Amino acid sequence: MRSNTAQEHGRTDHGTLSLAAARHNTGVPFPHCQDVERGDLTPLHHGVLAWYREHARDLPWRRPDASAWAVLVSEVMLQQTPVVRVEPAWRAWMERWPTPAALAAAEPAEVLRAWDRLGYPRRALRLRECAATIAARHGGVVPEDEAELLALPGVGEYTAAAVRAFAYRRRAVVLDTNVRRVLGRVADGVALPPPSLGRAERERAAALVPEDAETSARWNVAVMELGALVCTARSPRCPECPVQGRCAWLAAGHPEDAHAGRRRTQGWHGTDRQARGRIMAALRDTEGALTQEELLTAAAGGAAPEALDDPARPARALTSLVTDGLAVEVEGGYRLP
DNA sequence: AATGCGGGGAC
DNA sequence: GTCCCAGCATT
Repeated sequence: MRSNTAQEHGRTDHGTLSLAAARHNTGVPFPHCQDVERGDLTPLHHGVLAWYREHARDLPWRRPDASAWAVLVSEVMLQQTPVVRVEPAWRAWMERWPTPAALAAAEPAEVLRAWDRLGYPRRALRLRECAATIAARHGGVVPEDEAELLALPGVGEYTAAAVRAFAYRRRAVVLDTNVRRVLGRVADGVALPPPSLGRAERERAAALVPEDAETSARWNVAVMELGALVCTARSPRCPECPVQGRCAWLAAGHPEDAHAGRRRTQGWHGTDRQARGRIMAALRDTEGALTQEELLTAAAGGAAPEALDDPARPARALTSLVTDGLAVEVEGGYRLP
């Protein structure tokens, strides 16, 4: 398990920063004082960090006793699923499978049932594969190395950085949708970041991450939290923002999103994804197997598949679930793997 | 760079 | 109805 949670390392971002210290980040300005600031912190950093100390949510995976595995599980669940829906599922999950070895030994069907309606159930299978890899190749310890993290199923650039920062308190560039939005507004003066994450944006974010490892970890989570609670996508609460005085977007008068017309909105009703979701829900609620006819009817929302605008959709959804390993064909029908 | 992939809640 | 959410894998 992880021993370096260091949540209580704290206070490195507290207090006032002397200008002399700010200009000399190579030395130790006040070696006798533990509360002394690192030299690379700007008023922007102080504002966000102080705000976080006051307003951070008490989320279970942020507690100092949370294991690296607990952090990794939370990050995978939070990939496109809001915090309020993840929290209860995460608690039940961690109680049932506290370690990678425990999850690796679980039946995929039970994993998918526990995943319930978090969405994108392929993540549940990947997380189980991830657990198996950690158990088999990393001695049951979540790796700290970036390349090793990226090699894990379901772990991409964001999740690898998040585990390194939040579980291992390493300096990492955590760039999720919240951080991108906050930095885009404060620094670039745009309502929302561009659809794709580019090199320039990544380097700009990296330049803002404090040098000190523990402070960098707090900065990452603080900016993320600010984006989640104040600098929200829909109705930002600028009067409550600790850096409203230095926000380029606010100063410019909240200009509209330049990419507004270009963003594609993913439909839901009458889509393959809705049909897949209905099949998965039916399979989760069934111990054994369901017949193909029952599943195709479920995929059509209880109607006859032929009555749909796209009669092939139910069968296409079922086939794709089998391809993804989320359903398996057995005698007389299909069931969870 | 563009797509597909769940599901629910806010507006 | 639309939009958004601690993204990833694949093309």
